[in-house]
Amino acid sequence: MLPKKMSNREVADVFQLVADLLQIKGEIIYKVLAYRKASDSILDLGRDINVVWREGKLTDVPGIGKAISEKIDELLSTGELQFLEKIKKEVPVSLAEVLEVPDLGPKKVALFWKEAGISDLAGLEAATRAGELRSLSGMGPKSEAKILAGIESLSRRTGRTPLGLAWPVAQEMLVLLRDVKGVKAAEMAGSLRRMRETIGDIDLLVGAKDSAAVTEAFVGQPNVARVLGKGDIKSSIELTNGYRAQLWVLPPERFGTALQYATGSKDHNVRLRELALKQGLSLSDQAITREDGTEILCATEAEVYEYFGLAWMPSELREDRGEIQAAQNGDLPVLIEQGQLRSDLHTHSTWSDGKGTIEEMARAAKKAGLKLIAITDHSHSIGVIGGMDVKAVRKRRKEIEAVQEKMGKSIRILQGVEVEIKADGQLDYPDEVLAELDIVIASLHVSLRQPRKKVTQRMLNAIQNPNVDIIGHPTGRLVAEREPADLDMDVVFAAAAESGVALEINANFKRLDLNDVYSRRAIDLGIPLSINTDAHNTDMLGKTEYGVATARRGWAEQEHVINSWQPRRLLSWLRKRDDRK
DNA sequence: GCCGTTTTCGGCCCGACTGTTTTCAGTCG
Repeated sequence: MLPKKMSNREVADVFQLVADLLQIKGEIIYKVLAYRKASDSILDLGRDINVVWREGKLTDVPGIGKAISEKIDELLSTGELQFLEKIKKEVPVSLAEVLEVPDLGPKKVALFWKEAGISDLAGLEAATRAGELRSLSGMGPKSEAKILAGIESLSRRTGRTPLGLAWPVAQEMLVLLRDVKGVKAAEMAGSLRRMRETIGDIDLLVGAKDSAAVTEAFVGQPNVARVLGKGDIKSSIELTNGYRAQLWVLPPERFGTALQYATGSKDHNVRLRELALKQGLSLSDQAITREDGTEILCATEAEVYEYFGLAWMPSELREDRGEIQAAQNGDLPVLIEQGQLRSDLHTHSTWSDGKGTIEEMARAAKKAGLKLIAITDHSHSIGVIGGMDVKAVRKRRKEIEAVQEKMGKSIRILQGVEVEIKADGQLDYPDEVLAELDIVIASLHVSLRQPRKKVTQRMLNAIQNPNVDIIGHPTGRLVAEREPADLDMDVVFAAAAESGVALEINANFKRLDLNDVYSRRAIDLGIPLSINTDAHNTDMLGKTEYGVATARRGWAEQEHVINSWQPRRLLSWLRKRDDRK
């Protein structure tokens, strides 16, 4: 029997486990890091690892060399990895969960295991409560308390936080910090500033001469559950909602290097440091240092990059995905900006499950600065949420026309639908109904868990239908909640490139679908993108910042995003698609 | 284990913070 097909995540998880166990075992750290790097690479691949494997291109993936590619080969062809089974015999696999406890690293875990026979979380908690760890070297009452608090916070933790939840919290903290006397600059850093779809901790950076007042303001916020650490430069807190935040305070004249450093990503910084070393310089969060020890201070980030002969680059690009080379060659992309969006092509009204009438939505769109809005209510198979039958589509036409007449040229309102790609692959309206509409989005909502072949074929039916203009939230994933449908994305992208259909970047922070990696691939293949809110009420109109951030992380320029075009050009694009019918 | 416009061997970021230490080890980012 063939082994069950493994997803990128499952393969990545295997190598994380290998890294964890090797680290506890005491393997040299660089070998451990190599497995972690390979794991991250697989997760960030943007392609199905099985396809890359079949093509024999595994070693083209950064961080995957001979040894790991052979292990992937074994894993994908047999579903097992003898190397892992062998380590499991030496190191209890349940120690990996102990490693998850904050402030416990491989050394401590190994110590507890070898000296106190602890092999899992339950054992750790029991031994800690019984005071059995106190006698071990390096252990004391505070460490005990930390372990118990760590186990508790682990049980509360839900993994990474969606960007859209963390951002407003961080924004509020910045407002508070900027208000402290002596603060010259305060910015977000880390994955938050790079606008990753999920973030670990909230990282903040302040430029001020005196750190004490800033630190006090930070740890003294009303929503702080506990202070995890407090020093002159760094302090960190856990909030009552479980989020963690950390703050760096540096003299304003060193703010640039510190912000660059704290923004990361780690891989981007490693790359930049390599560049520095080649020029006989070393780069730290404090300064650029010459070989003779003299420091060059940078108050701004631009000065840091300029010193190495690079243009400043937007934080969304800093993932070591070729941005430093692009900066060296002077061909960094000119990224799309939120203010350039002129249309919203995916919105709902009271004709399906929206909360606003067509007129309310149109007025809100106008207020948000848009020149065009497509009302794209659901089709009828989505019965539970009041999708429109064919009769309703035609009735709604008259209302849209009436609102258009009333509002005149101030905003263009398109007749649209979000037609369901049904479980059998058929679209929810006959072609002649779809042909009557200005714009058609096709989306998957049901039966997302169908086998790859079936769900991919459904998507192809939609992409190849000449009436379909945009594929809505293509993979169906929900950030940190639901895995994407098991689509063969190579096939989907190829078909989209062929048909000229646009792929959506759904801007809802719970979707961000396409994600950044897929967006970049779409651009490389010449597939147009569309950043839409999927607004179900007037408040959601204009809330595109996370969608734009995702596009920027995918290196999108204005040209690539159809709803940043002037309405005239967009309408012409839609008409040309009509000519294909 | 990976990688290569100083390379196929020898690097791979390093500094802050904490708790236990009496000068340092472990963790984290």
